[in-house]
Amino acid sequence: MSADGDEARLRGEETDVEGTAGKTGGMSGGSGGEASTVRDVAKRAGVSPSTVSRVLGGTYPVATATRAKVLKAMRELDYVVNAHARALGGSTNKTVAFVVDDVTGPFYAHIARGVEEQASAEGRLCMLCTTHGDPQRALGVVELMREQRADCVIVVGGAWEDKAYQDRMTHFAHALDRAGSRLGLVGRPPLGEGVPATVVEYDNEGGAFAMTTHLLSQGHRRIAYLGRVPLLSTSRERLQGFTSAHDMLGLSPYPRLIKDGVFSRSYGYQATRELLASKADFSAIFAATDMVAAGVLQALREGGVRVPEDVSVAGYDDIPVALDMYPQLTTVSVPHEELGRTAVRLALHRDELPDSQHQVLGTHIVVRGSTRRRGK
Amino acid sequence: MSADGDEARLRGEETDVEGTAGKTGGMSGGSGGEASTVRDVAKRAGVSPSTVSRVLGGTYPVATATRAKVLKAMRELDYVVNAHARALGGSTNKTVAFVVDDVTGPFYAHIARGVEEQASAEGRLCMLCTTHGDPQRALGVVELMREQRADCVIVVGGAWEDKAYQDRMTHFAHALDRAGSRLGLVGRPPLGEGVPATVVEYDNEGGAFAMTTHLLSQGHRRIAYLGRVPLLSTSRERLQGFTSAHDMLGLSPYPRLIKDGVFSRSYGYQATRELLASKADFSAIFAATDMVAAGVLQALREGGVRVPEDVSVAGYDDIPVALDMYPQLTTVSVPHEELGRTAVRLALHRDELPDSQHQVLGTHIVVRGSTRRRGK
DNA sequence: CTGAAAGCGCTAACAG
DNA sequence: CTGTTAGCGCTTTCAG
Repeated sequence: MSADGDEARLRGEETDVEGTAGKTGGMSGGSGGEASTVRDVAKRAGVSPSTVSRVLGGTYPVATATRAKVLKAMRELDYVVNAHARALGGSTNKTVAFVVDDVTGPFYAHIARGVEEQASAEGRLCMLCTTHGDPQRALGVVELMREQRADCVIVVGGAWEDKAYQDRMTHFAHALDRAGSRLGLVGRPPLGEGVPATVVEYDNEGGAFAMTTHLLSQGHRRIAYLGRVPLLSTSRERLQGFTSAHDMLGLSPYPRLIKDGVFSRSYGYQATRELLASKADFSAIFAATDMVAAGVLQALREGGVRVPEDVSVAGYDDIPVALDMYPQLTTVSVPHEELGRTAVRLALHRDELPDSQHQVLGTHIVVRGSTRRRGK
Repeated sequence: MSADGDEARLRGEETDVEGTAGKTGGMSGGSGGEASTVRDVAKRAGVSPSTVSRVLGGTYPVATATRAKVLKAMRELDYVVNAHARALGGSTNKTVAFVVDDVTGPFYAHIARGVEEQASAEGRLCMLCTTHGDPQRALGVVELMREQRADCVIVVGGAWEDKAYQDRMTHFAHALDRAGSRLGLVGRPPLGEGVPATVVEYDNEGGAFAMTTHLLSQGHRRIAYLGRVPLLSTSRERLQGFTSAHDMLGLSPYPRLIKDGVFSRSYGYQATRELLASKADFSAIFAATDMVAAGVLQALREGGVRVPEDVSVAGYDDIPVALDMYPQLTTVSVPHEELGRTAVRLALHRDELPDSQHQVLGTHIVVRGSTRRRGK
C-alpha cells in the first residue's frame, strides 16, 4: 500500500511553495528542462536512489533524519514521481477506465460521477473515453484501456445486440481478466454465463412495466411509445416492459403508436410532431428517456396540446431536468450514481465481495405533474 | 508519429477474434496469467523484439512477410502494448488531463465533451478528475496529473481568488512547462504576466453586462442578483457586469437584492423563498447561473408568482435545460464545447499556434420567455 | 536502516 | 531490412 503518499496528495497537502518556483522561473522556454528523477533527488540528499524510493513509498523504515533530507531535496527539486515508471514496475497502476457514449447526457454524467467518486475513494485515477454511440469505437477504446493496464474498465450503456460486437466484448472480458483487470458493464445485460465481467444493471423492464401499468390504471388505453431503438438492449427491455404491462391486462399496444428513433430530445420533438400531424389517437405518451420526453413536451406545447389535461407524458431515467420541465415529469427513477459506484467497487474487489458478478439495482416510478387520469 | 496503430485502434479496426479467446478461456481465475510482452511475440514469430516494436510503431520499414508473422503472433498471443512502458521510453505519453469541479453540471459536461473530442481527435486519451469545489483537492489533483506526465492539464472553472491557491497554481504552471507539458485554464482569468499557461476564457462580465442592460432597458429597476460567491472569479466578474450596466445608466443596484450563495439549484430556490418572505420589492431576478435560475423558477411558481408577468427571470450559461424550463429561460449563452476544444488545441500546440496564451471567446444573450418588459 | 544491482516492457541508436 | 545493446525511472530483492 504505497497509497499513503498519493492520498495525502489527493487531500492537497504539502504546504511547501516558497521560492522554489522562482528558482527556475526564468527559463520558461517550455520543453527545455528535464524533470528530475529519483537519482537527482538521491544525489542532492546524499543517499541512494533506493532510499529515496523508500521514503516515496512510505512503506519501509527510513531514519527520520534521512527521510527529512530526502524530503527536503524533493522539495527543492520540485520532484514528482513518474507514474509510468512506477506502473511499469509491475506493482500497481491505480487507474479506472470509464467508457461512455457521451459525457453530455445527464444520465451518463451521473453515472460518471459515481464512478469517479468511487474510483478516487479507492485511490484510483479515472480515464474517460467516449464512443459517440459507435460500437466500433467502443471496442477500440476498450482495447486502448487494456494498453493502459487499467485496474478495471467500466463500460456504460450502449449494449449493441450484435453478435460480432458481443463476441469481441466477451473476448476483452477474458483478456482483461487474464491480466488481473476486470470488465465492468453498467446498465446492460451480462455477456453470458462464465464470462468474467462485473455486471451492474437496473431493472429496465420492471421500470417500464410499472410505468405502463400506472398509465393503464389511470385509464389510458392508447399509449404511444417513443424510442424503439433496434439492437439496443436498453431499448428492447423497456419496450418489453411496456408490452408485458398491456399483456397482463389482456390488452395490446398499438403498433402504429410505437415509433422508432434514437434517444434524443430532437427525436422526441420530431416524433411527436409527426404523431400530431398524422392525427393519431392517443391519450398518453411514454418516452423511452427523459430527454425524449423533453422534446415531446415542447412539441405538444407548440401544438397547443395541454399536458396533462389532454395528453399525459411519462419519461424514463429521472434525470435532474425532469424537475425543471413544465409540468414536472412523471418518470422512472434510476439510481445512476449508485450504478457507477457499485460497478467500480465490485470490479475492483471482485474476489472479496459476494455477488460481484451480477447485480440488479431497483427502479421505481416517480409520479409528478405530467400524467393524470384520463379525461379527468 | 507512432500514432498510426493507436488511431486504427480508436477506429476499432482489427478484425481478428477467432478462437483466440478460447485458448486461455478456461483459466478465468483472474490475476493468474501474465500479459504477454514484445519478447513473447518476438519469440513466437522468430524475430527480435525490436522488429516487433517496429511493426508496432508502423514507423519503420519491415519486410511484409516478417510483419505478417509478427502480426500473427500478436494475434495468437492476444498481445497489447503496455502503454506505461511506452510512455516511460520518454517518447510520447498521449494523455490530456481534465480537472473539473463536478462532471454532473451540464455546464462542465459540455466543456468536458469539447475537451474529450479534441483530445481524441489529437490521438490523446483523457484523464478525468473532479475537485468537488475544493481548492485543496484541485491542487492535489493537478499534482497527480503531473505525475502522470500528461501532455497538458486542463483545469475548468473554480478559480479561487486566494493568494496561496494562485501561487500554487502558478507554481504548477511553471513545473508543467518545464516538463514540456502545459497548464490550460478554462473559464477563469490568467494567473498573471509571464506565467506559462494557456487561458481560454469567455466574457463573463460582458455577458452579465449585456443581460443587465437588457433587463434595465425593459424597464426593470429593482433587479435581484442571486449568486454572489466571494472569492470566485466567475462570480465576481458577473457581478461586475451587473453593476457596470447600472452605472452606465446612472443607476445603482440595490445591495439588499444581492444575495450571496453557491451556484446551485437549491440555493436559487432558497434565496428566492427568502426574497419572497421578506416582501422585498423587485421585478426581475438575474440568477448567476441557469441552475440557480431553475431553483428560482420553482420557488416563484410555488409562491404563486407568475413568470414573466410578475417577475422576469434571467440566467447565465445557456445549458440545455434552459429550453426545458417553463417558461424557457432567457440567459447568457456560453460556447462550452468550443472552450474545451480550444483549450486542448492551444495547449497542445502552444508553440505553433498564435494567441496560444490567452483567448477570450464571446458570449451573447438569448432572450426567451422568462423575461419581458416590466409591467406589460 | 541503507546501498548495490537487477529488472518491469518498450523504443532507439548502432551495427550488421 | 533486422538483430544487439542500452537505457527510460522506479521498485525491489539481497547483502551489508
